[in-house]
Amino acid sequence: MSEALKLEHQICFKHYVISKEIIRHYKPLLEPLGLTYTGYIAMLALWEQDGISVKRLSKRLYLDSGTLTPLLKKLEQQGLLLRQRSVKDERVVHIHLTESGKALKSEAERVPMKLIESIFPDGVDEAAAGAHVAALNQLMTLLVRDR
Amino acid sequence: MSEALKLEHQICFKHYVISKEIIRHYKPLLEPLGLTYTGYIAMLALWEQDGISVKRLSKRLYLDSGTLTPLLKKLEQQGLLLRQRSVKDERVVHIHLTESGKALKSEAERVPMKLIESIFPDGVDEAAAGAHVAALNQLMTLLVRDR
DNA sequence: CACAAATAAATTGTACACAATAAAAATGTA
DNA sequence: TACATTTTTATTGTGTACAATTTATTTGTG
Repeated sequence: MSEALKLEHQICFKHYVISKEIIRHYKPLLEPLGLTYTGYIAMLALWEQDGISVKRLSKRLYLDSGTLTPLLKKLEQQGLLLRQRSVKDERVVHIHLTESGKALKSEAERVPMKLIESIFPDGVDEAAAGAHVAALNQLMTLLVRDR
Repeated sequence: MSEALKLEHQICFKHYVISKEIIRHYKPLLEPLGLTYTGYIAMLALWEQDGISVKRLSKRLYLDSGTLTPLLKKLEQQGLLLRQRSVKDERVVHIHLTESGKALKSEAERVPMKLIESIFPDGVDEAAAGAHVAALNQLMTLLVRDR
């Protein structure tokens, strides 16, 4: 068997599984907030930049309008945000958090720490984690360079 | 703004984006083989272990029957494999590659190298890559420990 | 100004992905 | 042997994702 085709060696497969497994660990933490993982990262972006356009949100989350439009409509239904078409440029839709959407942030405050505890119950090797993040950043830069 | 909730710091988000972006790089390489990414990893597993059961494939790919059953039916339609219910234990379905499915392996032989070239056109730092894979393996072990 | 080109969202169609449940078969145990 | 439990796969329902197309609007250019 050619080594190259062994599943064990597929670097993408590892990221793919890791990503799905971390999302699985998020699920019980996000459920009390009424958020899915995708909804959570959208809210993270909006807590940083309220009033952002769908276009800018799309670039930030690496999700296209086909994914975002239904997601944002659902979050609007939940009362977390408002989708408002710009008066200056009617092609653009800005996403504004409601008071409820802003308030949810404080409830989310402990999610990152809880997630870390869920994944690393025996604590984190800070040096190793730092190196890992650096490697991820470098890889991500390469991957998205022509987007 | 609390640092912990910044999108930039979400480790999962990086894996999630990286995974999707690598799959995007795979797409043009897999299209000539008539495979999606999910179909590709299924075929990788089957080229290693022909005749494997759906259950074992599920464990290997970290995908459940709700994902695998329709995928395997589609690959069967494409003539790459046969789904055969076991005679010894009729609950079990074994997946057997057809000649066409086996033959596809040689066409896939260059995919891994082409993917690396697509992502790292300036070459790979082997030492850094090795460290990265080690970190991924460690993280994956932690993530799937209670599955 | 007229109109081609570009831009931003939304829509449509296809392909996952998982939770929950169902169905069928095998296993364990009184 | 009866029958509850477990195991394996399939099904249903919900929620992403993305490619391709459409629609509406704005920008660029002669």
